[in-house]
Amino acid sequence: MDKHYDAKAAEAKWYKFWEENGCFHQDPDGREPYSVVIPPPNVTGILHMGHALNQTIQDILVRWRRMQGRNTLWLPGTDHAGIATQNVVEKALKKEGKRRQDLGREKFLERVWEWKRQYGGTIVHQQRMLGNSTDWRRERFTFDEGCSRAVAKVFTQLYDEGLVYKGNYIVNWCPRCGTAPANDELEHEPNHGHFWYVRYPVVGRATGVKGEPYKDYVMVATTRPETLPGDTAVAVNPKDDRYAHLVGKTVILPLTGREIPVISDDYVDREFGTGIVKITPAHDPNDFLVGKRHGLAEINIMTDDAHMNELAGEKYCGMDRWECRKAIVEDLDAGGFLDHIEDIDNQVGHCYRCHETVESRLSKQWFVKMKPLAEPAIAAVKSGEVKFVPERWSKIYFNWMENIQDWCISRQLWWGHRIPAYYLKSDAEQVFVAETAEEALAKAKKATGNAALTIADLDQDPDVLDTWFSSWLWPFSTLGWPEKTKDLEYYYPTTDLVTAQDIIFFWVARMMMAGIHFMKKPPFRNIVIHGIVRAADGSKMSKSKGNSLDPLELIDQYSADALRFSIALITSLECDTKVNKEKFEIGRNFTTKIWNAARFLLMQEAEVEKLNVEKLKSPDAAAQPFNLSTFQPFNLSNEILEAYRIQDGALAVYDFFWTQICDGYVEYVKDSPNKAASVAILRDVFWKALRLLHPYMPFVTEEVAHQLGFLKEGETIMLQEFPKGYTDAEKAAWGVTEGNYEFVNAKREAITAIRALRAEYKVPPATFVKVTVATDDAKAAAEADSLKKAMRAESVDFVAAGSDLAMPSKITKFGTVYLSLEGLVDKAAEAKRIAGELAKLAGFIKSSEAKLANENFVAHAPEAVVAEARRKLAENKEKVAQLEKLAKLFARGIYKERKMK
RNA sequence: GGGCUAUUAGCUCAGUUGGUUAGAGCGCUUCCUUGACAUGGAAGAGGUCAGUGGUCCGAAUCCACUAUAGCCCACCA
Repeated sequence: MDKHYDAKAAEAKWYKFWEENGCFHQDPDGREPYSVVIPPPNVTGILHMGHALNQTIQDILVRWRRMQGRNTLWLPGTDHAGIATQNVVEKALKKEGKRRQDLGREKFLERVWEWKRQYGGTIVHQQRMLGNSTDWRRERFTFDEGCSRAVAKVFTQLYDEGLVYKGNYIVNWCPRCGTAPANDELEHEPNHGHFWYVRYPVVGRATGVKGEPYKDYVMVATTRPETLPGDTAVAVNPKDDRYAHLVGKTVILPLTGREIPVISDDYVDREFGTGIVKITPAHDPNDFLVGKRHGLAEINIMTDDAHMNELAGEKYCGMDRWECRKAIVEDLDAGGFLDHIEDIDNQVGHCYRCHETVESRLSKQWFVKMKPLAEPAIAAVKSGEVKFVPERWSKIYFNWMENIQDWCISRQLWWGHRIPAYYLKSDAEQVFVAETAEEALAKAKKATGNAALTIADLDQDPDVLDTWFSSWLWPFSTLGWPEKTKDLEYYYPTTDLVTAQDIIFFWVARMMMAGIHFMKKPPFRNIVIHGIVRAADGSKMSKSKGNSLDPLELIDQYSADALRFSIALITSLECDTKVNKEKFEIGRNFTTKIWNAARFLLMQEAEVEKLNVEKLKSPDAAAQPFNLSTFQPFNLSNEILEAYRIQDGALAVYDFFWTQICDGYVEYVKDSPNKAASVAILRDVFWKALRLLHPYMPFVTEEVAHQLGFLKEGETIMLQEFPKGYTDAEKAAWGVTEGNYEFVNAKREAITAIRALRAEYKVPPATFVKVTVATDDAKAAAEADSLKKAMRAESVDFVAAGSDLAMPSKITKFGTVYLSLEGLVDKAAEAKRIAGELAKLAGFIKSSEAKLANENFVAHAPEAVVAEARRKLAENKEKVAQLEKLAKLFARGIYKERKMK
């Protein structure tokens, strides 16, 4: 075995082996399935820390379940990411001086597919670096043939059920991209804007005179004066006494002379602005709703590229919106309508893609009615059929689901699933929705009674569907739906879904709805929500801030195992994870530790090579400092992972391997009286530990398992059984009993106690000391030699238990160990230290006594707790007695060793 | 405005249904290069568990309020 572990070589070698040998792939059989679908990353994406966290958690669960013997599927794939991908290709086109319109739809789409073939594999190759055990043979793409078929079927079915409709709606509109970004795709940015206070003269109470302020008017504050020509009312709060008399009156819309009503609506905030709002239903989402409630007209005064149209008035028609704002403000001022201007800081929505200020625009869009879909999805979580882990996320889920809005699913893009709606060229009002053009044609023929219609007589809707419209089908479209495949039957519903909190709404909730609606069963049983990876200062990682860590760089520097293990160890499902580079050293160091422990085992085995196996079962084999029955990690790992406590699991195996095996047992093996037996046990424990560690650190465990000969060529640790605790039979075979364990453990405790005493009294390591042990254990005396060595003692004497020696001591299960300090310490300093120690102990004793004096404590607390409290009290009292004696001796300066017996 | 969460060691965080003198990693102090490992080993310092009040024999844990921080949704015309 090489002195140093070559992670890069091992990781490349083993991943290739696993993938080529189909270790990630299983087919439906009679076993219990365990299935997970990966949250598909954008095909344009590159691997970031969020993926690393998300996928590490999944891979740990998947590898663990696979080793448990479950038929395991982890299905990978990518998302076609409509706007992001289109954007990438458009940017490339721009370099050639072209726009997508220059190519035309068909040619452009060819370009995108070409881009996908060339670069779309980036992230899936990067995922392999992490060691993901995803079944690449089943890799899917949201825009592949099968997923596209599912999308068309779903759209058609929902349409037939009346759950998809086309409606007038106010949507966000990016005038530059010509798209309708969803609310969640907007970036709200602080804006230093203005409040223009505009007077709307009240009809019948005054007339305006040019150049003079109006006397009777209502004053409206607006940040968007350019939308004024679209106003169809002004509104006040119904509870606002100041303006109650105005409701029902009519005011004149400045610059237009149009008369518009004063209405009252709860939407208006009395405290904000003047308490009077202009209502522009075609250009503001809230105004749109107000307009609907009051039956107001919707006057669209803008074109798609944010220029004013003829309805804005002759003067403004053709102006850009900002130009128009300027012109209108000037005209309002000139006309005496502008009262004053105020600075105001507000938030303005920007297109996340091109950063253009987003406009609210009235348009025809396709929608999904969400309420009927949401109801069963709420019920499935309420009933416990589907569980959130941690449970509290269900509250957020309910909150959103219960206030759900219809989902605008049409997008004015080219890259995506085209809406399967076809219009008659001769009459665009007639729409036929069908999975294919042929079926639509058939429907059209039937509806019109015109058998001569051809496909050329139909226009397909130019828009495509929101990316989420394919993602929400992911758990079943990837398994073959709408075909009734074996995979679908066997692996659906999937077991766990692992994702971050930020897509509970967009993705998780919608998958719930689609799964229940189309499959009649929720798509997964458990929704595991983890936090977001943040930079060390708690801010979001972003490239622009330069505070992001690149997982590929970390893999390069520390290894994939190191990255995975560190992530598992520092990540709590409960909250976000703050990371910095140093944290990944934990995993790197652990990898090294495992490697070195393996080398130690091989060296020890070389030493005992000639000893035969039979010796293991000799009584000596019993004297091992391990109680195999209380080998916690073996028993606990399954329980911990059942509860998705990844961090606890990582900590448990880490502590077990490092503290128990390396710091404890390995040190013992070095001086073991029966090395052959100890090494054999170490080998057995090591093999179990490797399997325990494998889900966290797949590569180093595989490599070490082969180096140590646990596996033959062609075998893999991936498919070995996940270890359980030692059985009684195994323990009997090792000759391990509780009593032996207790004794050896006590001995170790004694050694630790002497080390501590030496440190307390600052005894240099080179100085050999005299040790006395007060014990009645007959076996103890036989250990004098090994104790001497471990304690760096000149001599180890044994006296009867209870013997009272005025020397520094520690109480252990082995007995009381005394350290002779003759001529070794500064007496004055020591007296002071002892005084401090006594004060501390007095506090403990006082609280312990109070506790034990409390009848209720004795009556109610668990027996073990009470017993332990008693034991501690007695022990502390004993300690105090000893310290007091010692203190006296120090104080008198006559400390001197007195041997009893 | 609506919803959710957090506050424990210098830092990042554990602490499962209330129950031993509240733990880990990093950092810090002292010591150690005797062949598994200095990416290491041994020992140690460091916390009135944000505050106040309550329930209980017993509270970091449950309840109420306060303070501070953060997240999500909606959003100021």
